[in-house]
Amino acid sequence: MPELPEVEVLVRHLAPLLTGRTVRGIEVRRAKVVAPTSVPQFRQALVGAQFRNLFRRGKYLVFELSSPHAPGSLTLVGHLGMTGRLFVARRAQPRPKHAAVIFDLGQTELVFEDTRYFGRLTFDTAPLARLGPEPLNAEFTANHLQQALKRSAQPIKTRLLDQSLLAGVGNIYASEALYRARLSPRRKSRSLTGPEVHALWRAIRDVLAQAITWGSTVPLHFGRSNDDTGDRLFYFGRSPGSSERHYTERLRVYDCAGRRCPRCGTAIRRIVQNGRSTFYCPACQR
DNA sequence: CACCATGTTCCTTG
DNA sequence: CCAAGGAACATGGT
Repeated sequence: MPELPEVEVLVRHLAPLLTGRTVRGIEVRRAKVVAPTSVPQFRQALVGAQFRNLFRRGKYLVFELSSPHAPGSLTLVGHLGMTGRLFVARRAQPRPKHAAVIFDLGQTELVFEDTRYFGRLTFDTAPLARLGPEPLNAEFTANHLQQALKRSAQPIKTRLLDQSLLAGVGNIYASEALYRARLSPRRKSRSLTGPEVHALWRAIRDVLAQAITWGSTVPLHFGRSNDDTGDRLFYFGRSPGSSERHYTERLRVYDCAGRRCPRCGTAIRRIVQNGRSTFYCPACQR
């Protein structure tokens, strides 16, 4: 689920549900998720702490908590990996099979669930320091992008996935941004002209901002409904049935191999670059 | 059984 | 030293 727009939407959803809440208890079912901190250390540090602030950096969630005993604040860093989810539910709800960490918040609980367990919830802030600029902030300029690309012989698609170049673009939005900029994913980064870099810069920003506006383009059932049916999952930006169509309309090329290009009708192609799928239109992306 | 999957890190190779 | 590429991580869907 999680590239920059999905994490942004999730953070906006969670912030008001968490801010001001005190952690009454913690259950860690997968120690790996909180490593290298041990489970007892993790619990000791957080039980009694209060959520003060939550924000996003790249694909990471950053939780700031105040600790009752120690002065200063605690920073907890979350990453959803490929299949991670975070949601707040009433405490009596049945938990998903792969619930890894559960925070008891009193009436509710915060659940970190991750089928593949690639996600993390740790005190290690080092990964944040390695991130490039936020693509939607003013610090990310066309000039920054040009400088970052001008020496690389790597294909542009591969380069966009480097989080130290810019933070938050993943496999889906890399393909989508290149489609909108009409650039072939196979182009060597350093071969892009000034106007092409500028078009790509604009496409990256547009694609991410639009995805945030839509709520999310990818299924993200990170929460549960508030009504009394209890078990029904709450979907953000996509529910089973009619709005599934919205989802496919948002993504123009990703996972669309064989379908016609919305611009020119040519069949969208799937290729593999560095072991990852890339989707593009061979006719209008040069 | 085969291949595919929204990500990051570690290790090897050049 | 650096850039680039591949495997590993773990589980499930098709």
